Amino acid sequence: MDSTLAKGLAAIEWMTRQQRDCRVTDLAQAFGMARSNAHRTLQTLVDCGWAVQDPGTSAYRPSLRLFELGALVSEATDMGSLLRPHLAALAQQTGETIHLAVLDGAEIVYLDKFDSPLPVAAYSRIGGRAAAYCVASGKALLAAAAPDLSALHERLGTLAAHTKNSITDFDALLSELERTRVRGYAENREEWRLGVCGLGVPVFNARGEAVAAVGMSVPSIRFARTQARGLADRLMACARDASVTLGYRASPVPASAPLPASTTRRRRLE
Amino acid sequence: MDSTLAKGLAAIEWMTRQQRDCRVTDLAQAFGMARSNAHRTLQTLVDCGWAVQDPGTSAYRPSLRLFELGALVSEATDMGSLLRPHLAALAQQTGETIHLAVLDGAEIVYLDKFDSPLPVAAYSRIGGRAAAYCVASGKALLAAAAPDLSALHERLGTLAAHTKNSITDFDALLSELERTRVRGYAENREEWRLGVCGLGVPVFNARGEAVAAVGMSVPSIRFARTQARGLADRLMACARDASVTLGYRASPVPASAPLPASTTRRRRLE
DNA sequence: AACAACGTTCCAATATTTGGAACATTCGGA
DNA sequence: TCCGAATGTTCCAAATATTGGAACGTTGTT
Repeated sequence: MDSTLAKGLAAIEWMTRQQRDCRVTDLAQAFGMARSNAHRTLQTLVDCGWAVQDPGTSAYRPSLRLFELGALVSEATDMGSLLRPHLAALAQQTGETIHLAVLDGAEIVYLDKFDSPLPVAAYSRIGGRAAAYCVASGKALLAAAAPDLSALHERLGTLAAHTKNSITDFDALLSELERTRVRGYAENREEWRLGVCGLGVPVFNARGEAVAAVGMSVPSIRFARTQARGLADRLMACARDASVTLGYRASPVPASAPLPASTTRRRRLE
Repeated sequence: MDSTLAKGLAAIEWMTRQQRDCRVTDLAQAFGMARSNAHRTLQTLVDCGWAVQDPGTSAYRPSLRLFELGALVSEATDMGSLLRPHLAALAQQTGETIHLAVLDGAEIVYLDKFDSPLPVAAYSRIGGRAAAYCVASGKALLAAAAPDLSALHERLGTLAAHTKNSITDFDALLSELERTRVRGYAENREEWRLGVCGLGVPVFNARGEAVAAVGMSVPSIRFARTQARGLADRLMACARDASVTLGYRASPVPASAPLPASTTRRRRLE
């Protein structure tokens, strides 16, 4: 393991998460290394174009290189630009907060977001993360992807309670995912943040893989069951359109071996 | 300069720009290093969470870490989320492609974008770059920022012709920027891509600095002068609203020394 | 079955990084 | 205004990590 590389990566990550200019001494203290070392590390980042140094204060901050490369990460690029119009339409139809998320280990990452014009307690940020089993987008992806139980168990580990509503029992989660499959959409009832509910539906690519989920965050006050069904219908329609945009065919069945209609319908979430 | 760090940064950048999974041998060949070296570099990236390795093919690709950190880069974060509603509204009003850009050296970087529902030849991508003096957003920012000529000259260097319409003479560019200032918006008449015109207006923060620009890309066919003025008016209104969102006050003049109205108006772009 | 290509592991020679000391500069208080 | 503390930067020898080549195991092809 290249420790110098690890040091530099940790440095730029730390610097980025600081969300403010950082100085040589800060970095040296944070990582317990000599000032000369911290200085050379930062200079290397500048030389490579990953950081910029304020000429006046000699403080360092990450350059736009990170943003540029981040936008290039394939999952983000392709889907982000292709699906954005669908999200925008849904956001306008419903007036709720809409986001696009992908699965990354036991978490989901928000790729894109449209904020509701109404003031919401819903908190999410592009590039932000949430525990997959606690939010609707995550449940939708887990339900769609889950091939075998041991893999799912290993992926998630222990289910921590992020709110009093969080599902912390693995078997309860399995039931919830099954319910999600048959229902066609996933729900989150204040399991990640109190006061915030959500709905989620997976989006499939041309190979029939669930590569992303469209999610909707709704303040619990507006989230009555009667409304939920209507919103879920719009959400599922949006996800279906999005899947088609990615090349998914509603019945990805070889012509040589047609399947019964019921199976075809279920494949949407499997 | 930490050469190991530089090597690792170059590796992940190369890997990201490849836009496809890459293998040990690929990296070794691309950088002329031993396979064992390439292997250890990639493993370090994986250990640090910057790359993932496909268990089946043992191929590597950048992880979402890059996307996550990219989204955190302050200029992108703060403004991106704050200004997005303004962009969305403008996109809906006009039906044209709208983007948000910032200046980075001699280039602009697109922070956010709303595509026109109409099919356009306009090509831009979030995270993408364009020569500042060739596009409307860039001109708007140069016109708003330009304090002294030598700094501007040094920033831009030689003006290459990206199309036959590109401005390649520095004095001509100065005139264009002055015209931009008095007019209140910048124009691009197929100076970056043939067939694509554009309009741009700067957005100011609370300190009165031009921190970003709202731009509009329009196919040259739809870009008649009569239309341009109407679109520019909407664009300027959007940029004004966006500036207010960032805390800018239309007349950032000390109460102790009020200025004539004409000066106040000009300050919008100075 | 032999072969080629590739990922991975190991190792000693090599080249790099490291921390401390020293210097320059800035800043704040006496 | 002068001093002292804090900080950015440079330099260097000691310590350490990195490097490329060789070898091994695996996969897929001829």
